[in-house]
Amino acid sequence: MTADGVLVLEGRPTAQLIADHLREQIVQGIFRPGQQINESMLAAQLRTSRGPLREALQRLCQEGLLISWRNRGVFVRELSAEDVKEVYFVREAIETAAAKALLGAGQERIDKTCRVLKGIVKDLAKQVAASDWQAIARVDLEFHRAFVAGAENNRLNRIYETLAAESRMCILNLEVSYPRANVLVQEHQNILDLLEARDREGLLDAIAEHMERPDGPYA
Amino acid sequence: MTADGVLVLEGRPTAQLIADHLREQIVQGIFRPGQQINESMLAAQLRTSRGPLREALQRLCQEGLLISWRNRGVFVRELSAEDVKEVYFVREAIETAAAKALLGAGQERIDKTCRVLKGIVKDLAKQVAASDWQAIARVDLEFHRAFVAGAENNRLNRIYETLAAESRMCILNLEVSYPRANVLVQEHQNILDLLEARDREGLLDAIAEHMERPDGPYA
DNA sequence: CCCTCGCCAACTGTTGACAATCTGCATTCT
DNA sequence: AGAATGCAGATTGTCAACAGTTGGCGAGGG
Repeated sequence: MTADGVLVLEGRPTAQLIADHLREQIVQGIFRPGQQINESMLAAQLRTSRGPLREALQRLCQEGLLISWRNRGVFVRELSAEDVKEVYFVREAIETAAAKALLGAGQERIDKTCRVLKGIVKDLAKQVAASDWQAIARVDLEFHRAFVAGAENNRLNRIYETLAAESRMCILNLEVSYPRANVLVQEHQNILDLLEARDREGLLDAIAEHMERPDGPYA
Repeated sequence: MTADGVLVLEGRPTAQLIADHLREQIVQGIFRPGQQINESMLAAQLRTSRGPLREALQRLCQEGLLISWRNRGVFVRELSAEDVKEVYFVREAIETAAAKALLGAGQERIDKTCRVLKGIVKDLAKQVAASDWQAIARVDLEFHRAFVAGAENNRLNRIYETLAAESRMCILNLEVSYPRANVLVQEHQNILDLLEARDREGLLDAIAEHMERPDGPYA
């Protein structure tokens, strides 16, 4: 049931639904890097046929999460150290752009975004207290995604969605534990405060620092 | 025949080949915005079947050049004024990031990139002299693509590829003629000069100005 | 005249089968 | 023994047919 009161049965294209499902599975590490995706087997699991599944796989290939070798199949992308650097470099660029857009968008949007971010920071603190690393990674990225979403730029969001997925793959597969978990909450709170204060220079510096930390990126 | 002397018959996946072909057709305006893609007809034209074609279409949907409505088909995306703003905003962000990466990458990469850009500017001047607007749009974007390519960041390049395609759609479909064509050559030459001089601030400003021109973006 | 209902053609969504290719292993030759 | 060859199984690439949905068109009723 939508907001209009209209029931739309599976309104989105099947390939997109399957792709979203698989993306989630990939970032959760259910498919390991380098692992081949067996089309027949996976299609059977998903109660569909190879056609729609292959269409979904092509979407994820275009996104860069999977890689396709002709006559060999599609495989979960393995992220090299170079890839990790790339992801965090581009994430910084996108978040910086989002910050600029957000600051130029008026108080209302900033307030709205801050309200969302506050809730996420609170959630983050809870997960840090519980030392649930998987959840910390998820909530951490949820913060950044919400931040970028504040820019209300569809292309920025779409791009960041993929980068966030790749980041989760990094965290999961490089098995990087979060160093100094309490600093993590502090840093996100800092970004939030700077946004609320509309401190342009401070915010841009904080984002750059957050992404280029000397002890290596982690989220 | 590859550089290794090995003949690889169609090494790339079919869906990718078809997607690349269609992307080119779309930016050339052979498919009009809002137009439906008839799968059977197009598959027949390409001497293939609907299966591989649909996989290619899904790639372009993921890219955002096409849009898929369930049980209705896929259509060429129509770009609103808001979309155009988004594209140019993100392009500025990506080019800015590329400039930063390039400046921090050492003289060798900068020189190599400048050599490429010089050739493109020369080509641009030629097309401007000939007043071939279609070619001007192509070469203009070739300049920016080469600029971003200098950063040697695969994700940056991939993202920019889509943005460049969308830009060409804008130019073609909004039928925006290039204002002040000679200034066009001058501006690109300026960016090139600033890069060669490693003038960080000047380069970043020039990029921002180039993308945020008051008379509206054009390429 | 306008609205509604039901039919029809066209198209998309899905499936199962067939063809082509690759990988691994056993066999054979040097 | 080591390398090359041929075979077998599995998997991907491709296709054509079938099923389901949509939107338009015309007949019929208010």
